[in-house]
Amino acid sequence: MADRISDAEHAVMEVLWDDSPLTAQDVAERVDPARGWSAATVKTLLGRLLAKEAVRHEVDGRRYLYSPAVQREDYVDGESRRLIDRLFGGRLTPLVAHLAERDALTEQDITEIEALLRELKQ
Amino acid sequence: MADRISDAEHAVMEVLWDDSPLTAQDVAERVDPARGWSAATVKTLLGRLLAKEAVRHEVDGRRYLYSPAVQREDYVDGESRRLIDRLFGGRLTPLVAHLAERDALTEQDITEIEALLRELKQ
DNA sequence: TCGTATCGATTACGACTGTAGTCAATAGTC
DNA sequence: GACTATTGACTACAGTCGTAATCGATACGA
Repeated sequence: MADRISDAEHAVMEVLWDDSPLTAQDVAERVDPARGWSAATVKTLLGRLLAKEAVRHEVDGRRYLYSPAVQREDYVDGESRRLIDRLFGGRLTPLVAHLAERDALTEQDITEIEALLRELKQ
Repeated sequence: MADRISDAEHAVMEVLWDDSPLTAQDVAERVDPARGWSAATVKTLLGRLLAKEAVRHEVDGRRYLYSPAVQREDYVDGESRRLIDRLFGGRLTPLVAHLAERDALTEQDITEIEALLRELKQ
């Protein structure tokens, strides 16, 4: 059930999170063109996602309408925690510190995050 | 050269980042015991990391002394950006917001990050 | 000097991935 | 009713990964 979603599969999930239910063809049309996938590839990925129970399908005549069975929020949460656990001892502060050191934070980022945290405190 | 470091390989890199140079046996002894790896497995991983040029070796008699060829900082940076690009449109604020919503931030986290950001601003 | 322990290299092998072609069924068209 | 386009299912196939056994060379101890 909770098999890991691969990178290519994730690209398909993004399409379905954006809008669903969709037919396989719809998905193929909307998936990131940079991937350059054939329709067959998208169908394979949808099949694998079904097997992993990451998407579900309802039957519509001779075809399927696909919808996510996993919430984006949950996926994002899992992936984020994985990274933070694996590389930063499970704590967010070192990640922020790392990005700061790497000059990966703009003035705007800093201001936004400060505002966010300020809100959290009340 | 810059092939991606797999999950199992990463566990080996952590050992070498912590201390190096080390023999294969040293690495095998220090690698996370939770993995339950045989010495042979560690040797395979070291071989693959050599091929990927993520570690280098100097010859010491009949054996190798392994050292990282990739800095932990760089690896961490790559992985962090990957995640943030893939899931948060390349911006840190949504990640922090996500974790906040998920109650994944403690009082202490918030205070720490605020302090960190305050420093950055001067 | 002879055996033995040790080391890196090579080989193994099933699972998963990325990418896609083929096939059998069928819905819809003429 | 026959033909065709479409759809999901199945098959393919090379590359990577996790996990490990085996092999040939060699340093070292007896």
